[in-house]
Order: sequence, then structure tokens, then C-alpha cells
Amino acid sequence: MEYSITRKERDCIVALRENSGFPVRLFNIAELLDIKAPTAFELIKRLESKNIIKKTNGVISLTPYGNSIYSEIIMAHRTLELILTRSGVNSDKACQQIEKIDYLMDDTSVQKLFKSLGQPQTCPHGKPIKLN
Amino acid sequence: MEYSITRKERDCIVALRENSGFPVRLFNIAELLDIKAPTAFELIKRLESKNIIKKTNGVISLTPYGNSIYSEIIMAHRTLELILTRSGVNSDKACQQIEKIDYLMDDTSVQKLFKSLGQPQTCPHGKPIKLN
DNA sequence: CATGATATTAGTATAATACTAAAATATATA
DNA sequence: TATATATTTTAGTATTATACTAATATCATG
Repeated sequence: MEYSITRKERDCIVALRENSGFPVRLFNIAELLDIKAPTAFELIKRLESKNIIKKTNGVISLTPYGNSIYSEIIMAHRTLELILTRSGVNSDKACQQIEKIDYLMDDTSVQKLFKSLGQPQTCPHGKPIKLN
Repeated sequence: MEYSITRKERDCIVALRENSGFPVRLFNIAELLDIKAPTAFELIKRLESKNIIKKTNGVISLTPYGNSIYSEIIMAHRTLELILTRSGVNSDKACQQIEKIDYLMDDTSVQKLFKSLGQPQTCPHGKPIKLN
């Protein structure tokens, strides 16, 4: 898929998808990411120009491209998380650690990693690893 | 050890240590990192102010603190590299992939990872994993 | 001491992050 | 509908990391 995003962009993508239970607006993102509205505005503008999110009547959502990026991030996240927790790293710690790097991983490598783990169905929290 | 560095700082630390066969000066770093002298100058200034490197008559070297950071980076690098290559990722690819994240890893997690791999003596390239 | 090598300063630029204050726009309610 | 409230956007500023060119300074050596 070949994407290149920043840490805050990653957090925004994840927040959007993990709060899809309600219509997410700019001020929600500001709250969720703990930043002020103008900062959120900038971030959103950047993600829009990259075609990762779109705004419809002020409601922000991931584009198909954005969703595919989310899937890769979360696949990387859970795969790595599993490796760390299996090694004895506490799961909160693992999560904290992994969110610093999950969006930097190459998908091909993650896929191989995933296969070598025996294609587990769930991560340590019980959430499905494979999405889409 | 708790360090926080940037990607270019990481590259500089690694380059310094991996070219310790000769006295490394500013212009060597510029060459090694493929940046112009003034950019190298800035980078070096920053690393000096963080107490990671020191300059003695124009010759740049890692401080003890810098060396300890290098050890953690390389420990993380080789451990992760081993995990990737064992999963079937080509070793050049693995290296490329891992240098994007090795300096972001928490040492405690890396230690656990390392132990769970059976404390291997060498990485895929045959270099020792444990330093110091 | 002059020349060439090396380092430094000055000035500029960009991207990502972040803020405050103010203005504009939308929405809701009296 | 008018006003109040909520939300978004603009304008202006700041910081950190990265990077450059051009110019100047410093150092070492022949």
C-alpha cells in the first residue's frame, strides 16, 4: 500500500476508526487527541489532502484508502503486541511501546511475521488481528 | 537508560561507532550521513548538548552515555532483525525496516524479547548481539 | 605566511507540531 | 426570526528537526 504518515496522523486515523460509534467532528478529534481545535484543524486538513479522511457536513470519516491504512496499522500493532506479550512484556506496556512504531512498519514484513506466529486469530486483548 | 533521540541523531551515533577505526571529524559525519557540513554542524551541536558525543580537537566521539545509547540501539536492532529474518524477511529488507524503529524501542521490552529468543549470540550477519 | 582543508556563522526554507485570540459560520432555542 | 451557543476557520506566532547556500573564520602544513 505504501503510505507515509506521522505519529499524530496515525493517532487521528486510529481514533477515528475506534470511535466510529458516533459522528466524529473536529472538536471530538481535538478532545480525543488532547489538542486544541486549530491544531486539529491543521491535522485534518493534512489528512484530507492526503486522501485519508473526508468531511461530510462536518462529520469526519476515513476514506477507503484511510481504512486500508488503518488495517495495516492495526495488523502491525497486534502482531507486534503479540510478540512482546508472548515474551513477557505487560500488555499495557507493550501497547504503549508498539504505538510508537506500528505505523512505520512495512506491511510485507508484518505479513511474514504474522504467518510465522501461526496466524493467530486474536491479539492479547481478544480483538481480531485480521481486519477487512 | 531512558533516552529520546531523533532518526538523524540515531544515524549519527551509529555511524560514529561503526567508523571508530579512524578519527571521525565533522566532515566525515557529513559524508557518512550524506548531509552538508552546516547540517552536520547543527546535528553535532545538538548531540553535544545532550551529552551524547564530545569533540576533542575536532575529533568526535561518543561519551559513555552515548556509548550506552548505542548499545541499546544495536541490541534492539539485532534482536528485531533476528525476529524478522526468522520469519522469512530478507536480511537487507529487515535491516532497512528495523533502523526506522530500533531507536524507539524500550530497553526493558527488548531485553525480554532477547531472552525469549534464547539469548542468541549473533544476529543474522554474524555480529554479536550483546555489547558491553 | 600563504594555501588548502575544515569548521562555523548567517541567513533561509520546509514540515510537523502546537498555541492564543479573533472572526466566521452553523445550530438551537427562546 | 433573532439571539445565544456551539463549532469551525483564519491569522498570527512559536518550537524542533531537518536541510540548504554563501560567506567567513580557523587551523595546519609546506
